Amino acid sequence: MPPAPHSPRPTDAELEILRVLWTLGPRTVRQVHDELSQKRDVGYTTMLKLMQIMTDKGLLLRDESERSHIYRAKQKEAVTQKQLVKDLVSRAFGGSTEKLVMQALSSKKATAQEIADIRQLLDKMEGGAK
Amino acid sequence: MPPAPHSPRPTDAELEILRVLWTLGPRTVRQVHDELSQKRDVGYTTMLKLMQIMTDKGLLLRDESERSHIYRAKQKEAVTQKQLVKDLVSRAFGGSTEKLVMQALSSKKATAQEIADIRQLLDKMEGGAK
DNA sequence: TGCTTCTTACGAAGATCTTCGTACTATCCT
DNA sequence: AGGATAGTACGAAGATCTTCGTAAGAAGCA
Repeated sequence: MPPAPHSPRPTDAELEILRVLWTLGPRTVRQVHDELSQKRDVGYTTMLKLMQIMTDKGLLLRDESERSHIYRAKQKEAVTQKQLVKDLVSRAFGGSTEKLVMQALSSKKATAQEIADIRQLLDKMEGGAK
Repeated sequence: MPPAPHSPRPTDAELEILRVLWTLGPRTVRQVHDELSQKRDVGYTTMLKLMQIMTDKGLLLRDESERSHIYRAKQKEAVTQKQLVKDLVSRAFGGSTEKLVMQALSSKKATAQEIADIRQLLDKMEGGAK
């Protein structure tokens, strides 16, 4: 089956799997299952089915050269994160990224280091945007 | 029926309705439908059913004193936005709000005014966190 | 070889989301 | 009063998501 033409946002279960693959790198179903079943009670074939579906959808790529297929995320973590943020901005913040940022920052105590990092990013943006 | 005990994140269709109620204030099904059908082709009873379900779930409050019931969002916009951001941070950013903020900022050109606003917020945070 | 284990493939059930048709009731207008 | 209009309630269909059982093939081992 050819992959789906467009890509809707990954579901919760799909995102959970993507995070494992981003963090640990390409993995078999067995390995992903071992990882996730530490956190949550989930069957092996459930994981298999999900990863097969994700491959059909074009979210994952599969290396079938070995008996145990090896899966990896098609998109880099940052790309998917960017899509998810964009999606949330448009659905919940009327398209205003700034509102989301303000909301995110105000609902959390950041460390001095984190604040400094963000400042630095703002500096760079201001410089470049000029 | 009593409202649901906890509140999972609102679905896409639900969030769309919430945004209308936040922006325009309490409204009847008719009014919400008139608003949303400008953007999207959707039936009146679909809207009605959704808003009834949302009331059961505890997302909306309903004033039944008039023939046309008047609905309003139970939670303020900022509260729901905060929950949505928190949810995305935990599902896609490993719990790091800072990563989400950096991702959001770097994927968008902000105006000088917006950057200044964010700086001001950072100032306030630094002051308060001290 | 023959038994056990691991893996993929597949079907289907149950849950939730979105949609709308239909029925019923209240209100309005002539 | 009586037909037209507008509203609510409800059931159910179709889509998607998540789950798992079962079957069948491949690999390992006694």
